[in-house]
Amino acid sequence: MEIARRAWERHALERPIVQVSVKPCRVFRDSSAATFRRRLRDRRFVSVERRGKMIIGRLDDGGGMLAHLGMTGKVIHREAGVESPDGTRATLRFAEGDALCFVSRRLFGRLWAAPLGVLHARSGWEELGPDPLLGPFDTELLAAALADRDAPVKNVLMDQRRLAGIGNIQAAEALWRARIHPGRPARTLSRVEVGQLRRGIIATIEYTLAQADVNEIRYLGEGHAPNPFRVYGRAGERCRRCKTEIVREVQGGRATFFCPGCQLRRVRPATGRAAPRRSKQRPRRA
DNA sequence: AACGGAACCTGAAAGC
DNA sequence: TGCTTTCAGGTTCCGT
Repeated sequence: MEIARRAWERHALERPIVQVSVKPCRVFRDSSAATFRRRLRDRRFVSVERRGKMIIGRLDDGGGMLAHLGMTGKVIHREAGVESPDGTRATLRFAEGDALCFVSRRLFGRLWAAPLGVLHARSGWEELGPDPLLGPFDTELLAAALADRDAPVKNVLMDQRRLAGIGNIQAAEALWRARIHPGRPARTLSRVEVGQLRRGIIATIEYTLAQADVNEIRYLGEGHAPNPFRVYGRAGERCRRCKTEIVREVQGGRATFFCPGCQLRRVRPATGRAAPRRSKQRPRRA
């Protein structure tokens, strides 16, 4: 979604939209495709903001356009004369003939143009948790997001009201980097593990952004690019850290990949000198 | 309230 | 070859 936001900003900012083509479908479930057209024609974007997986482009007339791309969505720039890719639901064309295409082949995406206040109030934007890429993202914040949840830590990471922007791949990758088993109840992570997880989240997102094609995002399996991820999509391969075979399991209805060798299901036993047993109430630091 | 599972869609790839 | 099954980078609804 951050790649989509950057494409949107780079190609559309401050440029009048001279033509809007839409394909009426479920993507326009919040207001009609016709309304979408009317609100965007002859307008221009003055900013493009992302929070989690939602993007809002602010228009010069106080309106806005919200995009959520669902599972396999994209925002793609097309030069003049090049037709929009398969699954394009809206095309915003500029005076030079080039265009910005919003693709959501599976119709899980969402496109909505409305007054900015309406978008903010009724899209769920305000309910999103902190985004690791925006503002401060410290161990305290992550600990709060994971606190008091019995659900598997991977599921909690993907709960957009707790943390915004982490999806199935980034969750699996962050947990591998942090050496934490995806099935661990969120509340059982130690302070040290929360710190590892915080670094894992930041590292995997930065890595993924660095890998991504700047102009058009390629999803796993598209084109011939090799899988850039550490565990995602690598069932049966050896873990690059400990050489154990990576496993695929379904957790919360989603495919989960992890290394049973170095992602521990239980709290890591203390090493070295005898570790004192933790009492139920952990003493808080002053 | 929190949790797990099914449903919503389309299309590509694997299986038979 | 052609039909069937599986699977997919997300969210929401529904029953427990």
